[in-house]
Amino acid sequence: MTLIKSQKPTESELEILQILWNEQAATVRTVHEELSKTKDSGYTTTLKLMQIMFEKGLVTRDDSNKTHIYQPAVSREKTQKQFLNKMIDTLFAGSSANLVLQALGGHNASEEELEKIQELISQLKKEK
Amino acid sequence: MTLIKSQKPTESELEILQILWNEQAATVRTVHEELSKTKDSGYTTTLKLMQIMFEKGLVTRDDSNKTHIYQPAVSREKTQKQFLNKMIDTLFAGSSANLVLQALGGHNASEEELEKIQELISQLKKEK
DNA sequence: GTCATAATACGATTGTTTTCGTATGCAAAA
DNA sequence: TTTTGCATACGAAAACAATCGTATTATGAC
Repeated sequence: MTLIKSQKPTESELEILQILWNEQAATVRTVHEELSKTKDSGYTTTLKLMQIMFEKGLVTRDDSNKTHIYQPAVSREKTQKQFLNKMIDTLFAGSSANLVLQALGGHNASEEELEKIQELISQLKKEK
Repeated sequence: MTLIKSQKPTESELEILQILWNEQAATVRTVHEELSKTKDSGYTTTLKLMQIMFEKGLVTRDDSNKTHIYQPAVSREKTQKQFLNKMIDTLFAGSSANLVLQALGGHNASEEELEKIQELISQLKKEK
């Protein structure tokens, strides 16, 4: 059995995945237009990146039509976890709570969101 | 007035910063030895990296002696925030609460830590 | 003073990521 | 049918990161 190492997306690839996760499926043009709002690189750059992502298995694509349609092949959750763990390791001395405190400290979480977090914590504490 | 753009540390630079933050100050040799526990690259590689970090302003150094002594020039907190924000942006659709939920969901936070987080949240809610 | 040791400096190589230019194909408008 | 406009494919340059080899220098031991 061949184990395919799940490649860690690069910075640019993450930006593209972000868009695909939101849209579910999209063409290179759509992704590029969305991307253009925050950075300026050419269309073929986006195209090339998405082709590379396809080769890496980060996205799938439907090429039955001339204009290909791309979809994410890795889940948002799995990817989030992957980066979160890395970050907790190299930047928060292994403590997820440290990270949480720092993230919440930088304000900007709504009241409802805080509620949600509280609920989760209560539940976690029960499980102990 | 010249604005000096605070460079984002690279992966390897973060590993070095991590050590400097813990030790407060250290020589290249010390850093290298610590680094060797988890990766194997040569001494001059570490040296070169630290020289580059000095040029970038990520560390300061005392070169009054032959053996230079390095110290971090950026704070752990500021750097954590920098990466956290980047991550919330490109991976959590701008919602810090999302990140928190995901981080806590992946278990491994002690009861005391959960308490601490709860306290912080209560306080944040009061401030609203 | 000479030698051995350990440090810095720095150029060059290698690897990876990002960027773009150009070729080519297809389909709809003229 | 010809032209025009979008598409993809793909090679190669540019930018960035990591690694190492070699030269040089300072210092303490002999």
